[in-house]
Amino acid sequence: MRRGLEFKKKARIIIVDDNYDHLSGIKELIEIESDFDVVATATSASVAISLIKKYRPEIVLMDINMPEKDGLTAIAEIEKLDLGVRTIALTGYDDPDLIFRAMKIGAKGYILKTMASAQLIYAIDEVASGKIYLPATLSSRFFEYFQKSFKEETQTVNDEENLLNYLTQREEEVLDLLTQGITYKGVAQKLFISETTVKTHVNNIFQKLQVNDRTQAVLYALNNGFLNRRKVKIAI
Amino acid sequence: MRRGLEFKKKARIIIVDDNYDHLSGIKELIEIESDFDVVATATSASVAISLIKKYRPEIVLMDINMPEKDGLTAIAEIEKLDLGVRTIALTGYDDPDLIFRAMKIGAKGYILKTMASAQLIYAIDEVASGKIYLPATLSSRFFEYFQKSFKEETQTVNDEENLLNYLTQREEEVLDLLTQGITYKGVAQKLFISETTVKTHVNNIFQKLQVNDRTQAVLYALNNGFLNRRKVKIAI
DNA sequence: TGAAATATTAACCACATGGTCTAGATTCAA
DNA sequence: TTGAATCTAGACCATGTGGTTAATATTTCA
Repeated sequence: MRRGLEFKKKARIIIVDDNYDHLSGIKELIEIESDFDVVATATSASVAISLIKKYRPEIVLMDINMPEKDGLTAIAEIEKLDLGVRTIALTGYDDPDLIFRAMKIGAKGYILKTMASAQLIYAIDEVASGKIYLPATLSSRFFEYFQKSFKEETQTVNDEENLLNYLTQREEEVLDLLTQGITYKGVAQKLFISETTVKTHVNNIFQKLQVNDRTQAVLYALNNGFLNRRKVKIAI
Repeated sequence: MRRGLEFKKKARIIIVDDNYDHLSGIKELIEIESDFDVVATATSASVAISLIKKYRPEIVLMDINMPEKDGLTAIAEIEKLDLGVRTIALTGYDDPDLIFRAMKIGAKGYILKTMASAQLIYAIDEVASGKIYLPATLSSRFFEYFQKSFKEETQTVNDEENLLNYLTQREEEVLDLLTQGITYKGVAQKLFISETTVKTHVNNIFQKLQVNDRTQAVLYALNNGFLNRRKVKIAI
């Protein structure tokens, strides 16, 4: 009914919800209000997984209310299968942490059960057409959480308190090699200097970073933004 | 004109754009189409910063077209001032990486210059009222990029290839302490075992992780999801 | 120019670390 | 109950590591 492009193949959907009433409610809603094809339903994550392997739907509506873990890990597992299945998280909570984790593990949408049914249909439509859909209100929540996490992160790495800023360029080079687990001898060879020189640098680094050994130095470097420029990575 | 709550104080705005034509264009637009108060404009980031310190606006519209760096770092600096100024990034590019970085450093909105003027006004309105605003299309882009980053991250941590999975529980405990830069003696004391036993464990760990020393072991652990559960952190 | 910071090397020493082998105690699943 | 895995521990040895002091060359900046 509400689909924009009639010539497109009907998206096949699997719905997962541990509450059977909700499940059939959503199923009915979709069947009446849209022309998506609900090929299967499940009340548990494990059953859902095998159904997904069998039916290869385009879309999975996953309730993640169920006592915390199940819903999210189920999504993670589905993503891991790499079948091109696009999952939409469905829950009653707009907890930013939940939203964040859902998007992190690969959910292509996140809808609250309290939202208007039209929005659910719209979300499915968007996700089915390859987009990622997050309602403006949830999107806003997500970003607040996202930015807060970053702020807390970068707070610790604050210029004058960051002892890394007191290292000389050469010391940085040496530390850089230390963070790759290279020995004195190795560093000496790479930098074309004697092993003793390396030792001197390393000792100076230890003093400046106020640590006692290379492991602690490496840890300090890693925890305080060293090499943040090179390796663009997200690790939560 | 378009403000919803007339009793609210007019949001004060500073506009920053190195192109003077754009600058006055946007200024005019805002003055005509909305009742926000453009208290100042600037054509460079450094000038903008001092103006912001002086006028303490609620909103800053920051063009980040200017040769890459300037716009984004300016936003970062503004955030660092912690004056409660809310910055909206304004640019011609919908490059996901740009969007991602802008949101990362604390932009409260991101608008394309090609978007309808009404959308700019709406964005300012939303941001002025404390929300974070990202148009659906850009939001979608952001999430694709966001998820891609994560996928690349987690791909390397893949079960059987992750040598960490072959460690025994005791070995994990020992490695855990190693990742805190603790010596044999320290580990022995913490685990109430002899120093020799620790050495044995450590040697087994080295063999299983195929490394030669503690630094490399720690690096392997950190790069392969060890202790990912404890420390919830974002490091880009 | 002259002081300060930085980069380089040496020598000496104590100790931590890593490699290897052996071996008893315990636990756990076949 | 027997074998496998794990945890424990000791001995031996070579080498890497960290602490200290001192000295020279180079660079940088006031």
